[in-house]
Amino acid sequence: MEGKGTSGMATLRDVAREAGVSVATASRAINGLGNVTAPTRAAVMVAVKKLNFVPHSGARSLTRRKTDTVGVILPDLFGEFFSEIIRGIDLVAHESGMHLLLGNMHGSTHETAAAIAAMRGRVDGLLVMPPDLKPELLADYLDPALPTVLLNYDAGPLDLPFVAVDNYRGAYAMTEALLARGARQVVHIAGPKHNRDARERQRGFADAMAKIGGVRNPAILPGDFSEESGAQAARLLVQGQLPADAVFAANDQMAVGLIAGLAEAGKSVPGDVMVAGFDDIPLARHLNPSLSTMQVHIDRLGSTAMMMLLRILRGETLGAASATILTPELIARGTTGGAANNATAQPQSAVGAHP
Amino acid sequence: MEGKGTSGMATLRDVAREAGVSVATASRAINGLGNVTAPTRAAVMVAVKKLNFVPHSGARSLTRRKTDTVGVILPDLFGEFFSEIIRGIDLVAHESGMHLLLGNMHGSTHETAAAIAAMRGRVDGLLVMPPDLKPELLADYLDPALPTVLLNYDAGPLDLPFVAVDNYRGAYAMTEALLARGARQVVHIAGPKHNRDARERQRGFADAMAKIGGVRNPAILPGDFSEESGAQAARLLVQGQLPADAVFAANDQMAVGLIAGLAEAGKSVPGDVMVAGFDDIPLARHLNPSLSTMQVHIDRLGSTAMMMLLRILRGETLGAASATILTPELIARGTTGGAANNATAQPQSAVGAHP
DNA sequence: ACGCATCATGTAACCGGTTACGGTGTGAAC
DNA sequence: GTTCACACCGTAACCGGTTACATGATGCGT
Repeated sequence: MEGKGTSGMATLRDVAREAGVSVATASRAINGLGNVTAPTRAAVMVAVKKLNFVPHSGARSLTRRKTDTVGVILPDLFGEFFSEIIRGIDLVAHESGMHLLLGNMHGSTHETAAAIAAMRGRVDGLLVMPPDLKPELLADYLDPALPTVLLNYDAGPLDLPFVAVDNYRGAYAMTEALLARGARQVVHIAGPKHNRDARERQRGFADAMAKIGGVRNPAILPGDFSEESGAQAARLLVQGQLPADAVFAANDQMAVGLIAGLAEAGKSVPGDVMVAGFDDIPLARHLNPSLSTMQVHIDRLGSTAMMMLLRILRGETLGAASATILTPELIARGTTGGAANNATAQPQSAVGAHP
Repeated sequence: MEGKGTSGMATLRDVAREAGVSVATASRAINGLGNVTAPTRAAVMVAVKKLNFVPHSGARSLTRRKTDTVGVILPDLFGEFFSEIIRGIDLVAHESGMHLLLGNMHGSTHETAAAIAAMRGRVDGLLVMPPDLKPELLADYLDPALPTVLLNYDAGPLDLPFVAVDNYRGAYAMTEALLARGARQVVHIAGPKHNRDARERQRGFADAMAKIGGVRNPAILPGDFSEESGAQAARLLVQGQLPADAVFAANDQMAVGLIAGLAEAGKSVPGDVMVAGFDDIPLARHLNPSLSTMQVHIDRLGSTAMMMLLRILRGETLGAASATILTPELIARGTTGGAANNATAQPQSAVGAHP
């Protein structure tokens, strides 16, 4: 409401002129650099208020060589899984005054490269979750000079820090539990073929079936992590006369679709067949009967990755902590005949909810 | 693996030197500005590949005066509501090559100002959702020079474009439906006091009760949109002997907590008491009995806001389209004795799901 | 053969901050 | 009253791109 009139925001030059000092002094005053007299600083501050000046972060990041922003690149933004990850990341980022730049590779491998390239000059570090990329390809895309932490991806040959879930052990444990409950014929609904999580879970299942159940070629139905593919598996199961007394879906979403499909066909859960999932999405405990699953603290996945990245940015070296593997926990609920059911579901979030 | 060695990425100057041309030419070649010979362009491109140069977006945005980024400021990142909004925004943003910078005001009013200020110089436009801010305050925080679209907020006196949900009509319609189903004593669980959505919903409820039910002071219980506060309402209802044959919660989350609480107390839904919510979060259809609610296409809220912002950024003027109001649709399900129940729930997403 | 329009290219000034460096003023010490 | 130290402040270069303008080369018509 003063000064320039037409054009945009006030610049540091404007502030300096208004306060009757040089740009250098203005800059120092604003950033609290010490070598400025109290009255001078006050004058600058008055000018800042008057023109309501806000430093242009783009310009600032040019010289400072840091942006106070980290890029987050996810394969998709669908469902509670990602929203929980982002929330976990934001929690930590916010504490350290960092901003989040969201990139989305929308499934396509080609877009992944674009998403990563587009981050240059915008971020100080990267959090990337590339569930169906081969390590070699990934290495090509990444800029070695840009600190990067992998989300939910065991870096393997690459020596990049990562935080992952022990999908193998989780699947193994769940299969074991199913067998312990008396199941003989356990069927697995797999995730997308290229997805590394899915493959590890399938491997864990198959190994457990072989070692504990003594079954060499357990039945495995195709799936793609979507609810619909769970429903489809239900149809295959019923029509195909595939004998099964338990079904272990590679994720909760598919388990949800599966249960709906089974109900439609008149099958009772867990009476006729037990059902188990993986992830423990919030929805799981609200189903009726409630869904047995492997609990992954999804938000922690995001927050620990962010914490690792912050430490790297601070110049710390994280040594052994550079590979973090979270072990999921078995949650036995209604669909495997466990104790709990919907009536005793506990409210999970006390604050921060919205319409 | 060439050239500089120690330092960071290649700059335009490096590329120019490598290709034996000036920076101007290099820039023109890279941006496809036409007035460059084919051989020259080729030479530049070779240099680009060799040094694997990626333009520094920070520097570029300084002169171009655009960042290809929009800021999204949300009150929180909890639950499916926000994840759906972000997904809707991203969908549109991605199509136009825009990036998303996430800001989070974490509830605090003070942080809101900080979040908005921090966006200066980083974004071309803003999408803001300030559910419990007074319009005057909001006006103070916002930079009039920065194109801004309000999310889920009827701008009222401010002449800012916005997209909102007709909370009043929605609540009115739901209350009407409850009464039509034979309810006499309908209780409302309100949202946070300062929240504008919550207040509108409460007003719609009260008006419907007065005009249709002939009830002047309907019972209203406090709530804060959280599941826990729904459960608390259930306790009040049961212990307080508050007579009720229907409860209308201001959002789905509270309805979920309410249902769990009622079940615990041995009340049957909808037998003893009907329950209705608002929003139609994905969880709603999976409950048993499934939850009757007002369907807001949450993702559309985000995507239409983003589309409006894009049009503003393109210089179009959106006239009457500057105020978009989405009318929610009544979805009658099990908790009001409606037709559908869990067994017929339909899978909702066929693709893009994840662990 | 000459002038002129046309086009590719180079030079340098910007965008809006930060910061190395040099200049000025004050006080104290002699 | 000089000199020196020191704290404060201003000038200007720089970050890495973009782009107005100047320059030189080329083609064309006559």
